[in-house]
Amino acid sequence: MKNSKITPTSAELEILNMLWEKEPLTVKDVHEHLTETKDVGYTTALKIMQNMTAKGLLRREPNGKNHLYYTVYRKEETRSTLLDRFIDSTFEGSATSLVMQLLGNKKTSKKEIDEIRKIIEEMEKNQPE
Amino acid sequence: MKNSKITPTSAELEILNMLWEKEPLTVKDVHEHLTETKDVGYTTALKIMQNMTAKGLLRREPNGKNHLYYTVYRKEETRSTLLDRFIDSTFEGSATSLVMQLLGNKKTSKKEIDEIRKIIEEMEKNQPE
DNA sequence: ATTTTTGTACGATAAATGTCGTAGATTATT
DNA sequence: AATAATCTACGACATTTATCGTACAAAAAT
Repeated sequence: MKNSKITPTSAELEILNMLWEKEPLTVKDVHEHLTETKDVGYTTALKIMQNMTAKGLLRREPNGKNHLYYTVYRKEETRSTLLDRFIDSTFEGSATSLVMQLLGNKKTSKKEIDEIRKIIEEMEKNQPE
Repeated sequence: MKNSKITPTSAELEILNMLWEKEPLTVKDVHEHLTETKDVGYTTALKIMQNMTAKGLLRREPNGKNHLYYTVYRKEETRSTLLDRFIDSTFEGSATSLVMQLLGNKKTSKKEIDEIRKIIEEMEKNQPE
């Protein structure tokens, strides 16, 4: 059950997504990114990142006056864990239901539906049995 | 923004899933279902359902001594809202990323992957352009 | 008509989250 | 060296969630 610890909240995920994109980052970096889209104080960002470090989602290293923050779990691993959990809670464990919902969802663009089809087609080519 | 109110927690979703299956239900019904899988007190189930009613996720009607509980939002509507939110927070808004993750996920069974392919194939037949 | 059972209401509690303010330390500036 | 700027640490606080215990009301059983 190594992954049972991965339980970021949505605020935490926002920070994780930044870090996966370009780690390591300082609190200042993260705070600057965050303020582009919402109004949040520096100490709030700091606190969230401290919480995340305490939970084991991040690790940090001293860097002169400040710290550099690194993720602990890889993106795919984290997303996989969260996806499983989401399917269990929201779709009663059925990935198929999720996909049906997704394809029927008006907010999923036609372009995306096409992309998804292509992915599936590719997969079929690569493992035809 | 009619749907911005739909924010059930996972405990609440478990109850919603029961209700969508067979509504209306009493607190007792729900409690009995819940105790099949976990150890939870009657008043806990009651309180969660009261919270849900206060939030507008459920509505209830007197039924002699007890109450009958009904869902307010349909299953598809709720799941759609939650799926959108999940894609935004966990997959940075990309449904395609989600599907790729899903199909690459070891915990998604081959049987399910096959089912998903069939769904996509059906969709292609029905709207070939 | 008491008593027991059953259900609801209400309040308490503990943990987690997101939000800051303030204080202290370290670095940079003058 | 004194002052200003920058970060971190720490604690406070409100909100939400999940969890019950207890008390009360109504119905059922004796």
